[in-house]
Amino acid sequence: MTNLIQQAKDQVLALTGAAYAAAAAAGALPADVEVRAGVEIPKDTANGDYTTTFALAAAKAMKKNPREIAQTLLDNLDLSGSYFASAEIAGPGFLNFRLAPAWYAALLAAVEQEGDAYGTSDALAGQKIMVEFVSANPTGPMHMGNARGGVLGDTLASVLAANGAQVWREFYVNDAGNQIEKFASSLEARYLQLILGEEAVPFPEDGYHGDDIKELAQAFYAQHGESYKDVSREERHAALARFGLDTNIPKMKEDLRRYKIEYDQWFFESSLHESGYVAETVEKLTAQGCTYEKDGALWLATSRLLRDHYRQLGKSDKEIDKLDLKDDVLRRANGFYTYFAADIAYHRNKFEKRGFDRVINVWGADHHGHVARLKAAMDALGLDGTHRLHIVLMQLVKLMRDGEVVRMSKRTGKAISLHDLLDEIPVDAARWFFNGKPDSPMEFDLGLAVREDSENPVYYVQYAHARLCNLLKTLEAEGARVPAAEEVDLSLLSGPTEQALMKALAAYCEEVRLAARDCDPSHINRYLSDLAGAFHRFYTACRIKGEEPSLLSARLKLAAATRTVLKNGMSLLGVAAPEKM
RNA sequence: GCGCCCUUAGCUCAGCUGGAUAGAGCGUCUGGCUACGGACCAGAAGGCCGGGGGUUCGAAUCCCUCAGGGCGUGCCA
Repeated sequence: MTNLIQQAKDQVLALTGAAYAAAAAAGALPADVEVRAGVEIPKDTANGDYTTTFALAAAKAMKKNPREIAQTLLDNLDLSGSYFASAEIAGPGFLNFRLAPAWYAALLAAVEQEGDAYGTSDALAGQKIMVEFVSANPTGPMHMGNARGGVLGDTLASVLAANGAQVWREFYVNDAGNQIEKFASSLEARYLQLILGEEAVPFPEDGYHGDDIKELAQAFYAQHGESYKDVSREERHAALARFGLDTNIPKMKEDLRRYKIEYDQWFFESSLHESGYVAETVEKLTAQGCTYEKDGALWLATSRLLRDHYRQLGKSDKEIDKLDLKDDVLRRANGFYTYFAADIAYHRNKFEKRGFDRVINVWGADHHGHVARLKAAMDALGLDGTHRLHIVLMQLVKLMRDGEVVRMSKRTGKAISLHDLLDEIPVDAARWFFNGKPDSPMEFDLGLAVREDSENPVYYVQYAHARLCNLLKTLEAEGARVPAAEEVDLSLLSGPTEQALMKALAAYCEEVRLAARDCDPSHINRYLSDLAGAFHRFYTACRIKGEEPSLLSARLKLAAATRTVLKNGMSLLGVAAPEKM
C-alpha cells in the first residue's frame, strides 16, 4: 500500500510546484506557465536520489535559460518536513534532490507494518478480471510454448491480484470441432491397425502421427478389445474421442499442477455447442444485421466491424483502406459452426453471462490475426471488446538443442513436452526461465536449462534468501532481536550499499504496478535479481555479527526487511523461497 | 503484396511518461574469506543501440524510410 517511490516523486513535484508558485508571486519567474515536468531516479547517485526536469521543460515557455530557472526554484525551495535533505542544480538544468533519513525510516516502517502484503495495492480494486491462458489443444501433450504461456498467465494473474483485482484463472478446452474429428480419425486408424494389421488400415493424411496417439489406441484396445470394430463410424469416433480426452485432460491438469498452476475453471467448448449458446450468439449477430449468407454459408461482416474497431483506435479511413480486411464464416455450408463462432460465443459468455469487467487472453503470436476481429465481434454484441478484451501476444519459443533448432510440431512427435521438461529441470528454474518479456522471442537451449548452477539466475535470488534466513537464525540464536522500525538509528545505515538496498526495497511496489500495467510479470524477475544483488553487496560490505549493539540492530532490521521483500516477490512468481539450499 | 513482433557487448537480455558518461548476467582475464553460507564480492576488457533521414535544449526510446529475422494473412483450430 505504501509506495515510497511514488510518494517521493509526488513530493518532488509538489515541492517544485510550490517553489515555482513562490517565485512567480515574487515576480522572479513568469506566472501561470503550464509545465509538464517529470521526476526520475538518476542512474548515478552522484546526481542525487531524485531529479526533476521542471526547469528544462519550462525553459521554452518561460523564454529563460533552464539553469537560471533552476536557480530561482532552488532559492524558493522549502524542504522542511519533506523526505528530502537537500537539492542542487546540475547539468543543463536538472534539479537534484537528496533523500533524508525520514524517507528511509518510512520505508522500513512500511515493510514492517505490511509484511506479506508489502508491495500490494488497491489500484485495481473492484475489477473482476479473467485471465485465460495455455488453453492447449487436448489432443496431445503440452509443449514449450505452453510452458511459456503457463508461467506468463499464472504470474500475470498473481500480479493483477496483487494490485487488488479479483482474478479468475481459466483454461479453455477445445473439445469440439474439426480437430477433435481429426483426433478421432487418427485414433480410429491406430485402433483398427491393432486389430487388422498396419497394412490393412490407411492412416489419414492430415492425422496426428505422434506416439501418444498409438499409446491411446492401445489403452483403448486394452479396455474395450475389439468391441468397437464393427460399430458405426460415428459411434466409434465418439467413443475414441471421449476416451482420448478423458485420458489427456487429467494428464494436462497433473502436469500443470506440477508446474504450480491451478485453474479456477476448465471451460469446455463443447458446453457452448450443447447448450445452444453458439447458435444463439450467431442469431444475435444476425439480428444486429452483422451477417449475410453466401455460397450456402453464414458469414460475419467482419470487414465492416473491423472498420469501426480501428476507427475507435484512432486510425484514419485512409489507413484502414490499406488493410486487407476480410469477412469470416460463422456457419459452414455443412451446418457446422466454425471455431471463430464458438470463440465469439465463449467471449460473450465471459462478459455477458459471467460479468467480467476485463478479460485478458494469453495467446501465442501465431494467433495475432484473430485479435482484432474477436474484439470487433465483441463490439458488435455491445460488449466493448475494443477496451475490455485484452490479448497478450507472446512470441513463440524457439527450442534449441546443441545449437540446433528442435521442431515443436505435435505431428512429428519429436517435440519435448512440458511433462518431459519438468522431469529434467526443477520447477522453480522453469518458472523463472520462461518468464521473459512476452513480446520478445525466446530461445530455450535444453543443454543450458538442465544445468543447476550459477548460470541460472533463479539460484542467485534463492541463495540471497537462504543466506538471509541463515543469517537471521544465527544471530537470533545468539540473542539478537530484530528491532521495531522506530527503534532504528538510520544515521547508522548511511553506507552506499545500505542505502542502495533500502532504495531497492522501495522499488518493489513500483515493479508490481508496472508488471500489471504492461501485462509483463517479468518485471518482477528482473527486480528480484537486482534486489538480490543489492543484498549480496550489502552483505559483503557490512558485517552484522559482532558489531556494536545499535549498529547490529539497525543492520539486522534491514536484513529482515530484505527477507520479507524477497519472499513476497518470489511468492508472487510462484518460485520457492528456500531457507537453506 | 499487406499486417503484427523483433534487431542494444562474444552469448542471453534490461533500459520506466524522450534525460546526464547506454546497464546486468553468463563467458574471458585479474583480484578478495583463520570473521554472519565463496551458489558471493571487487576490478578489467568488450558497443557507430541493424543502416539512413527527421522532430528538439536532449533520441536506444518518438516519426519516416531501407535492410535482416520470426509469425500471420483458411468454410483449420
